Amino acid sequence: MVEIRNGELDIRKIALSGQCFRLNARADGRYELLVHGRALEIEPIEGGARFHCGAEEFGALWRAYFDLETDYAAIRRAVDPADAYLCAAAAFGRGVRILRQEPWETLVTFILSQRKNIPAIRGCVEQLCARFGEPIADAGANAFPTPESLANAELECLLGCSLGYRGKYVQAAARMAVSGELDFAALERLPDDALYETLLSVSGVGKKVADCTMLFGFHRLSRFPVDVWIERVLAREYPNGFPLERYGGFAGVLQQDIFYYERYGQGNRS
DNA sequence: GCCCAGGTGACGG
DNA sequence: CCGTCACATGGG
Repeated sequence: MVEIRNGELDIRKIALSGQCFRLNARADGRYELLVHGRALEIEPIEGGARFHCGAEEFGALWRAYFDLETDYAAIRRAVDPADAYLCAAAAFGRGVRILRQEPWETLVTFILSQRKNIPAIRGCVEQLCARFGEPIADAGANAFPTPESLANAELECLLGCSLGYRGKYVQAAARMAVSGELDFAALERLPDDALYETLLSVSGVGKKVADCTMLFGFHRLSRFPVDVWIERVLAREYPNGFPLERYGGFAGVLQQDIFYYERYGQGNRS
C-alpha cells in the first residue's frame, strides 16, 4: 500500500470531475480505477489517498497517472486575486488534478460524450468494455477495448452499446487507428496546433472533443475546452473574454475547476 | 411523458 | 462567417 498525503489530491472530486469514466465509487466509500490492465483500489483519506498496490507498481503506473509531479498548489496560487469568481472556483476545485489518461480511450470516450450526460457516458463505456474488452485479472471487469476490437466490431453491435449516432464515429476512429492514420505514439510528439488539426480530421471530433482529448489524453494543460457549462460562465463572468494569456500554460486546470464548481458548487445540482 | 445531456456536421443565408 | 437543424438514447 502507498499512502500519499497531498491536499491537492482528492479522489472523490476527481471521480466527479467528468474527465474519466472508469474511476468508480464503491459502496464502502473506496474507489476502483480500471485502467492499464489493472483494477486499482483507492481509499480516500483526509488530505490524500491510499493506493492499494505495491510501491513498485505505484511508481511505474500511478504516480504519473495522477500527475503527482505537477505542483497544483502553485497553479491555483497563480489565480488573479482580483478575480473573485476564479478564486472561488479554484478553492472549490482544490484536489482535482488532470489525469494522464490513455489517448485512445480518451478520444473514444469524448466522442461518446456529445449530447450525453455523465452517467450515460459511463454506461456506454461500461457496455463497450463488457462486450469488446479483454478481462482484467481478478477484477470481474474488462479493460477498455483496443482499436482492433472496435474496428472489427459490427456496427450493429456497437449500436447495442447505446452509442446511437456516435457508433459510426467510433468505428471510423478505430479503423483510422488500426490503419496507422492515427498513430498515437507519433501524435504524442506533435506540437499543439498539429495535434489539434489531426484530431479535428476525425469524423465526429470537433473543437470541444479535440480539446478534451488533448487535455485529458495528451496532457496538454494549456487547452481550454468550451462546453455548454463553460459557455455559460464565459457569458456570465467574462463578458470581455477569459484571460487565457495570463493562464496559458495551465488554463486547462482552471477549466476543470470552473466546470467542477459550476456542476457541484454553491447550491448547484448534484 | 417530457426535457435535456461535457457537440458535430450539413446546409442555408 | 453565422444561425439552424437533425442526430439516437437514456437519465432525471
